[in-house]
Amino acid sequence: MFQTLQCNEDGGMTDADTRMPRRARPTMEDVAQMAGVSRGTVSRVLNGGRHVSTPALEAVQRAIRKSGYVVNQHARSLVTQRSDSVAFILAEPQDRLFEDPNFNILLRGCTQALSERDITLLLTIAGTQADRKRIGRYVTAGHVDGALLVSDHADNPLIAELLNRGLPVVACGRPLGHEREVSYVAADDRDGARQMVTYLRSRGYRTIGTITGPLDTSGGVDRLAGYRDVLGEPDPRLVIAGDYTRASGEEAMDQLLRQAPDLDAVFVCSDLMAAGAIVALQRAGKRIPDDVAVGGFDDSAVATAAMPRLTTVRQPLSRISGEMVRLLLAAITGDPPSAVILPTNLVTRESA
Amino acid sequence: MFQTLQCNEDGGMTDADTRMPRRARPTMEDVAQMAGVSRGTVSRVLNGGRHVSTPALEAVQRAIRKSGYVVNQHARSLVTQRSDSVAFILAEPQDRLFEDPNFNILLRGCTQALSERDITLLLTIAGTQADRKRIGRYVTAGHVDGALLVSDHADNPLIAELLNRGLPVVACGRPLGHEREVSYVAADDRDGARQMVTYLRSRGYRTIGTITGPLDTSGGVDRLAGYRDVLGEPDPRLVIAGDYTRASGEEAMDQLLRQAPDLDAVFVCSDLMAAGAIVALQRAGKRIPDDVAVGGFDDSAVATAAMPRLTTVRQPLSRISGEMVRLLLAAITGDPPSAVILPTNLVTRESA
DNA sequence: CTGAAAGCGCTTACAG
DNA sequence: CTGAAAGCGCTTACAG
Repeated sequence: MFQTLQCNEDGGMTDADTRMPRRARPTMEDVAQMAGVSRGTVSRVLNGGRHVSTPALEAVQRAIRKSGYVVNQHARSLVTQRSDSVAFILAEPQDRLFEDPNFNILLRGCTQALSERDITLLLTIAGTQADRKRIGRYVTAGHVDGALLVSDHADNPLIAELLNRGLPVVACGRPLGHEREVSYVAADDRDGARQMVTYLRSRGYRTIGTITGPLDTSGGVDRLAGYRDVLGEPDPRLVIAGDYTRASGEEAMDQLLRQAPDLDAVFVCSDLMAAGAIVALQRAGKRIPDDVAVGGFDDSAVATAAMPRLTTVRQPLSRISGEMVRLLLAAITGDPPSAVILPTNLVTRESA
Repeated sequence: MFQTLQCNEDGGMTDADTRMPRRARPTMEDVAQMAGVSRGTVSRVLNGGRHVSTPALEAVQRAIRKSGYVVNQHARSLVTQRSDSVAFILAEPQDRLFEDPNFNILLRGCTQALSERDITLLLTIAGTQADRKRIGRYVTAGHVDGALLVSDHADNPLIAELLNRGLPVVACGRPLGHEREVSYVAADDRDGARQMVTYLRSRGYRTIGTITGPLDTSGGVDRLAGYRDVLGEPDPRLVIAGDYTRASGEEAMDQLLRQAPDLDAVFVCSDLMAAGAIVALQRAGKRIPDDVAVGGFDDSAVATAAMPRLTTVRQPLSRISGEMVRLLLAAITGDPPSAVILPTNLVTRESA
């Protein structure tokens, strides 16, 4: 834990002052005394000011301001049994958070929606096994009222642990293997994929490959399922899995080009991977979309930054974060799990 | 705050069960009873097991395992007056976190160093004014024992608020205007800049421009000071400030090329900006380093990913995070502020 | 509207 | 080594 307080030789008043860990914080009792009321009354004004007379209210507010009083959350949480904070658990290696703009937007949306309700969001990154253990302990130790679980892989034991501990959880995307036990919010991945592939076909492309997401995530399997819905069981040469990183998109495209040189379009299951695929295509001397058309997924900032700009599938990320927060709050009040599927739609630009 | 518990019509046992907010957590009293000892003894084994007989110790451990007991942090913190967690405050817009690999490494290093001591790190992003207010309230409300402040700008009121509240703080980089009041860890920016510019000169470059960091941060002013140490008061055409983003490096390079077409080298004060500068130079048809040499700063992953690979100044980021944690722990135990400056060194590659 | 009091779940001297 | 007890700073029925 913490280091022991070191003693030094010279001692004396000045030194002692310097070493005071921190100024003693005023307590509710102090405020009550200053305002000439009881602790109960101070508590009432802190919690909405119901059943408090105007003079008392004003005296307390004045005392709070003068003393700089801030409630002690630990004491409050001990009695309310709530912490008024929730965890945002990113079940990915830390670099993913830094590379993928989707997380950025999701995080911002959740922070926003929660802070409107005076709930703090704690960002935790569960990239390694050790992280997951530490975070599992932390969130189940009463530090948070619930958790938003983002980018969960099927083999992740974290979700089972949280559920087992009775912690309210909302997943982003379909939580493979836990669909009935936990609330989740997902974009209609399968339908989005269908729209994209149908569009590619309608534009005359015939040999359509795909770079999927990880097949242990719902985004991975559902988008591939949509591709199959339209094209039937695919030639195995035309399908290759990436991991949503830019680099994986580039590699996958290289390989696709090698195993299926006749391919004239590719549906890449994230914009970031599509940006990588574009690099590979250009290096191979392919014109986009004339030689090979590229379709993405997400409609993130990457889609419009790419050259050519990406035709892609829009995910309503800000609605997703809003719904996640709504469901989590519901779960915290004890509602049974429920799922929300939000529509996706095609956005056409120059790449296909 | 939270939504009120909604009532539904049908009621009944089953429904009530489903709606239980969460399983009642076993308390220390429960464990004590199971183990046939007193609460005090359970507490002692939880806090290191000193002064506990072997049979008692084992009985308690068994009871803990069987009951799945986890301590209630709020109760513990209420008496210990510590939360065993610290905040990592990134005083930058959220996208910066996502773009700049330095933060990534710093964050990972701090997490690591703290978790070895069983202290949790809370990541908070103080990008907007509203964020800063919310975070200021949060960290001073007793949720954390201290704060690591990263990428602080001179006009940021957060640092003053934290100090004023008596919260132990350690800054990354020299906290402009607060050098005497707060502990900080910094790389020797000025000397690093000197090394780079001296090197460029020794390679025969004569018209050396610079793209600086924001001039309200120590990295911005100190690296510029180092450049001046070697070259004297610069021609104003040769100096332009960026904001550490890749895009700002690109723009600054464009402008530098416009106002000083005779320039034959540029010292760019971060690798990420240097990567942007390279794009601008290549677009202008300049060969690197033959027409214009480029020097970076950081020696981050960006340096080796760039083409050509960057000659740069290495910052010892993992030592920086280690020292930050050490100083914060010291500040929490009441030590007066102190500063640690870590050496930087030149790393030569192909860009200069 | 308001105060006195119980209680949230822990830790830590204090006796033994 | 171990138990009984005080106390951390709050909230919330309960009386009045």
